[in-house]
Amino acid sequence: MSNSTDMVDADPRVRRHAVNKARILEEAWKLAGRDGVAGISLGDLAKAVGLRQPSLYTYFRSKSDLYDAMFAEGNRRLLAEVTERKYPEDPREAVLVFAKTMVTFCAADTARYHLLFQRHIPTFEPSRESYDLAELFYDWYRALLKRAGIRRDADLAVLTALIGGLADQQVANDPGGDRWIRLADDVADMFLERLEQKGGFGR
Amino acid sequence: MSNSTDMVDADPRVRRHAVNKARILEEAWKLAGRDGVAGISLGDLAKAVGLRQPSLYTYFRSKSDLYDAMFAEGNRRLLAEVTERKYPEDPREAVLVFAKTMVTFCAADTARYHLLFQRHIPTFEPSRESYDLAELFYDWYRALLKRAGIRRDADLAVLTALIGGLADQQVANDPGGDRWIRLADDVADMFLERLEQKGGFGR
DNA sequence: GTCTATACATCGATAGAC
DNA sequence: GTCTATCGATGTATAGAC
Repeated sequence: MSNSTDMVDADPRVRRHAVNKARILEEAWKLAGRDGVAGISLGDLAKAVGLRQPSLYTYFRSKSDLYDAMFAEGNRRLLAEVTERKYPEDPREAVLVFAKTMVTFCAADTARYHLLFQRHIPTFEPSRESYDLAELFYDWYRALLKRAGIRRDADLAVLTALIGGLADQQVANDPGGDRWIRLADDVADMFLERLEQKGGFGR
Repeated sequence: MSNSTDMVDADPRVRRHAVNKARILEEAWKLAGRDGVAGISLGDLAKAVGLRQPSLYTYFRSKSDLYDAMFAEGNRRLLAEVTERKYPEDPREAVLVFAKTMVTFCAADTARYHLLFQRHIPTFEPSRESYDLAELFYDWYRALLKRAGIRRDADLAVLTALIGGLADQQVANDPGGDRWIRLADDVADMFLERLEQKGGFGR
């Protein structure tokens, strides 16, 4: 289970490699923020990081491999953001907090949002390992809803759509702002009230 | 106000040109459906239509011009779809019908949805004329909501986000299906009930 | 690990003959 | 209007020297 990216390695050469890789990844995110995820070129990336373009292949076996690393990192951040936060005891209140947290997370980095939740790059398919991270989040999400009594697929689908819709509007029309973030609470509350008063969706 | 694309022209050469252009556009949509809007190449398009790649420049001054024609056509279809339909007298019911119509329209053509409502192609900016078409729809949309008593910006923003969220999930997770389309009614109804019972969003 | 050099492919666009 | 030929730019990836 040893992994050079999340374990401290004694071998200084291995450590150095990991540090450089992290630096490249960081610069890749910056580029993605400027030109879009799909707009990253290895030439630009190499320049930004002070290397020649072919040297990047020491760290990533292909461009798709770079995307995969970004996808994995984004999902790790999401998982951290969402799980390491304190939630109210009341599971209903917890859902409200979660909704706002999600929209905020999406709005904080447009490129990351596109890579994680939109399928912007047709040629990129996450590796098994990276996809597992995404599923980890999804499992956690389902468990949160379950605690609030939300178990039906359709209800989960609706809440997902509501949060995604807010995030998309926020990212597209007010990047860096909070116009839709501020609405997340009301929208999630509306959703929960509906469930309580009329039961589930689509039946 | 004469326009060769929407008027029948007597000159057979002009007509022929319009017919060919329409044919190319049609093939472009097919390609977009296969490879994504951003994935269209003029080479593939020429091949699909039985021409050599440079010949396309007789019909479009640039690739961006092709996108613009597609954008305009998509908006014209949307406007037609949405305005030529019969709506219930009750403006509240009309909103429900509209919501479902929108999600259905989006789901019917993933590529069109991305071109019209997502900003997938960073290099493409709609021309003034095409953008006017999009605004025409938006005006119509606002008028519909106004009739149902929805006037505040935040409320309009929320409904837009809800519909967009459903459309996005439908397109991303069940293209060609109707899993989220079937939920549109309930979601729109939930939105309207909330307005009636608790007033507007975000205040 | 990093470099230079280069292969190789794709693609948008233009020139000019027919 | 359509063609052939070609330019020029971009961008991924590999070979091999240091």
